[in-house]
Amino acid sequence: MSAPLHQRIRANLEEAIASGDLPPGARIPTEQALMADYSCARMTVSKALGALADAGLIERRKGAGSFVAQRRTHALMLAIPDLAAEIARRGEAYRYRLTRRVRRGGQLSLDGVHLANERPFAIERRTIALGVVPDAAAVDFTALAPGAWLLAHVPWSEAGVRISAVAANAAEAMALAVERGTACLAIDRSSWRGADRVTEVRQLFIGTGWDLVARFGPQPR
Amino acid sequence: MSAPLHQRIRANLEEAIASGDLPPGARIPTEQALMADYSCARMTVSKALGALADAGLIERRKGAGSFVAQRRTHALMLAIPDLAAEIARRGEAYRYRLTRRVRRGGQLSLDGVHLANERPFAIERRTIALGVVPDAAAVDFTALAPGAWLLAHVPWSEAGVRISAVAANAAEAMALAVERGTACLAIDRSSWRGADRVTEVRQLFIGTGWDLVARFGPQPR
DNA sequence: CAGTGGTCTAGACCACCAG
DNA sequence: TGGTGGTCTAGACCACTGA
Repeated sequence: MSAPLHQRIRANLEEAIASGDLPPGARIPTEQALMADYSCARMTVSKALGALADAGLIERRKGAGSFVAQRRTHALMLAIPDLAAEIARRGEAYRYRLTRRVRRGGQLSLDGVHLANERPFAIERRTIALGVVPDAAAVDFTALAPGAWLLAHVPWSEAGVRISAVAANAAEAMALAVERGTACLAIDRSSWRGADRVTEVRQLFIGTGWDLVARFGPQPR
Repeated sequence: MSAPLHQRIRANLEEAIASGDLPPGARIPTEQALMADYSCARMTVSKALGALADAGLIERRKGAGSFVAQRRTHALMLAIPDLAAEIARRGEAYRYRLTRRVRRGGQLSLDGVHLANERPFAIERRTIALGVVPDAAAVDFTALAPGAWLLAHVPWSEAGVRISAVAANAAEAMALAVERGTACLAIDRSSWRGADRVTEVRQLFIGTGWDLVARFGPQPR
């Protein structure tokens, strides 16, 4: 019944924005005005407005005021799932199988297949920088998915992702047990620790068998 | 040179987490300890820790303490671009062309093509709920992309997205001027205002000609 | 110039968790 | 029961904006 006051203030403003009462570009009541409306301290309304600004719903300008953000693009929160957890959630048995392991220079290259109920649903080609992750050289990746190991053992600071659609070539089609030319979802990721690339991976999912789903709210930038 | 103190606190902790000094599950210094470390008030460290919690880097538990979050999945902030702006950014001329308009029941159905330098790069099939957006019935969408119009005129609260890879069928291939079976990136979106669906759209991009890219940091959930 | 948001302080009460 | 985070107050100084 009694959510924190700053949450109620935030929710009320979100409602006003979503309903169109406060259209994009409209001025939001000043902190002073909101203090009076809700009979509360400035820190409280500041927390509410700060959260809206973080969410991208409003834009705050020192000396000028707070305004409803223009809707330019939609920003979307995509959860790149842990494959094992995702398969388990579907009630299927997950297994990873290594198909190729090459060490060349400072790079460890790994090809592998992700299986659900012994049926391949994704393949991946990965390189790991041994200069950044020397421990990886000693790990047995024949049945352990390198992504899971890296996630648990290697801190990383940021990453980049590219999502595209490709037609499976002959080798990929064979590994995935589909016909050549089948549309697949390709996810390319590279993870960095500071200026060093930790790992780079390309995962190929059978197009119709794997979706990325998300829900999200409005967000500019 | 002197960022706000709460940002410095946050940055220092992020660094410690990214470097592995504070591994997942590790306990973060209490607010009291951080107050002493930085000789500041509790609200200041609270703001820093709150931001880290919002970002999903740490988990805070009343009465227990703050802990580095386990890395479960990567969450990814994906910007669904405004097509016109994206094309303009590439230095190409954007144009939208309507190919079909049908009004049936309370639904307005629109098919259209997005062109870059007069070359099709995406097609879309959209329905708009006229019960929620009656104004749309009077809009001339022959050259105006409905997405842009909706973005500017209709408030919405949330949406869902599904990304998948599909092979273009005969009609889609013709509209996109590619061969039948070409791998395409499909983005299905539905937008809601409260409990009412505002619009539903399926956009098909030529797989190799369109990528979704993003950069992101670690984030659980 | 007056008004705005950005930051920060030094308190306070509470709900919750662990030992 | 003592320590934790969640919330809130009533001030304050500053940088910036707009008229």
